[in-house]
Amino acid sequence: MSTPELHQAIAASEWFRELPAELVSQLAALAQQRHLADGALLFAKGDAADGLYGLLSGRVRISATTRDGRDLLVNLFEPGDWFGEISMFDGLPRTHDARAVGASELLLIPRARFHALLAAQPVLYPHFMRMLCRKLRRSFAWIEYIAFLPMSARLAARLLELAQDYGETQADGSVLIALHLPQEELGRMLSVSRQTVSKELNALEARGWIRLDYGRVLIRQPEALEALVRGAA
Amino acid sequence: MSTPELHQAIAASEWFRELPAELVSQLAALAQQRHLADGALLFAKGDAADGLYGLLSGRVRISATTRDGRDLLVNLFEPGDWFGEISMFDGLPRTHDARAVGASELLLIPRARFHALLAAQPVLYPHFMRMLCRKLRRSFAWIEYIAFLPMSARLAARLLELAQDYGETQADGSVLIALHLPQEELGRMLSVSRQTVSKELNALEARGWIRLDYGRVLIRQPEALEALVRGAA
DNA sequence: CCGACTCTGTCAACTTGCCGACATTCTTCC
DNA sequence: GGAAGAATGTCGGCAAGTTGACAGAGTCGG
Repeated sequence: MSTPELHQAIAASEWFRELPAELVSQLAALAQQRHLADGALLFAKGDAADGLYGLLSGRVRISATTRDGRDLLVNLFEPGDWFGEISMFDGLPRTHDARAVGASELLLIPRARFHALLAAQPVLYPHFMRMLCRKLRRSFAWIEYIAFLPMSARLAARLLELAQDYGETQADGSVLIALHLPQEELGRMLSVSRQTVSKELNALEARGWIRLDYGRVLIRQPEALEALVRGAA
Repeated sequence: MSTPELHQAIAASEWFRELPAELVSQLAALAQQRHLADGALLFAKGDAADGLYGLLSGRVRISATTRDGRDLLVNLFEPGDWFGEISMFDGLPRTHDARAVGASELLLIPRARFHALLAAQPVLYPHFMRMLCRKLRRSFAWIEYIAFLPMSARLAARLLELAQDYGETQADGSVLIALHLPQEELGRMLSVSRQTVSKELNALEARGWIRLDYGRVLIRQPEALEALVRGAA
């Protein structure tokens, strides 16, 4: 990828779009390009951190795994997303596993270079601070959902989040979650069995709030789901 | 409290002990002192942020609450702890409720002053970054515990954390958790009913791994608890 | 030292969600 | 178009934890 294309890709990302062109250029100059085949492991929990990653194409799946094979789907990154910053800032090992879903192109800003840039441009700090805070707030919300909400409301909340992040509005106003999203995978996001997800999704469809379509979910009445999350049975 | 005492209190805190005396003095100069009566609400989730708080004496209880009165005990701060930084960095409302447990003395570094100091001393940034990262890692660990561990292991994990944070080693090598810690309160940390906590604590005591003593817990065999957390039945 | 209050142990009935099993149904790829 | 594989629907038995109730034990302030 040529330098102007790189610049463009970084400037378009959610993380860096507010930065002055000058800084974006400096970032672009630091980046190395990497390719990952479908299913390839980018890093595992406990690995030493090599740098900050940005996704150009494909998808990266962030998850936690137990020795006995169960796993928790924490995040699914899209092109334009950056990740891996936590280990960059505290110097400690990776917090999760990262694996490519589909062939993927990534940018890597190596650790040492990134720190040099930060030292030279402390303007970047408040920027990254806000990113960390956002992740923290998301974690807190997640914990509260688990602590307070029954499974059905947690599912509704997750569907709304997915619609937010990956939604494509249809002609009739409903929102399609543009992901290959088997119920098994939804279960891994919520720490719930496939069977339970299936039952609950069908209940939601029966009420006309969503529509199911083999590995796809279409949100028809987000207000109804929001009400469910807020606790109105 | 006199200025040198303030300086001393800040320099002794876990957050700021690594800072050069120069910076500690600047922080001390910014701080206002506040008093809270037992049970008083310092701030509530959703409040606009007034500043960064440091605890001099007493205790502050951080929790999330539902409309119907259930609550989740997120954190218990001790003298020397600082908190409330998330809203300082992203400018968004408070994430949790904060309430005094026992009469408490606090330091408040007001928002505007704090930002002025940060702008003048960007050296502080990496410092606070590490704090945020630590909170994030704790949140992740918590989420994983909930997702993967049965209630008994989660209880064991929490007891070990409490021993870490509030433990006092006894003559015989066991560790007393120096908190008034009714089982109800433990339940609120784990989102589990008092009855379940009671049953499980008794099971742990029966195995000789802990000792119960009215609102107190004594850890006798931390290794056994660690094994329980790691999944060895 | 006593009464009020807090904390704890225990039970039974109930609910939620898990797990294994099995039958369908849909998609994909030759 | 026909496997083969992936995804889904559904059931019954089971395990974990909840809720409500009640009794007993411990603590603390007057």
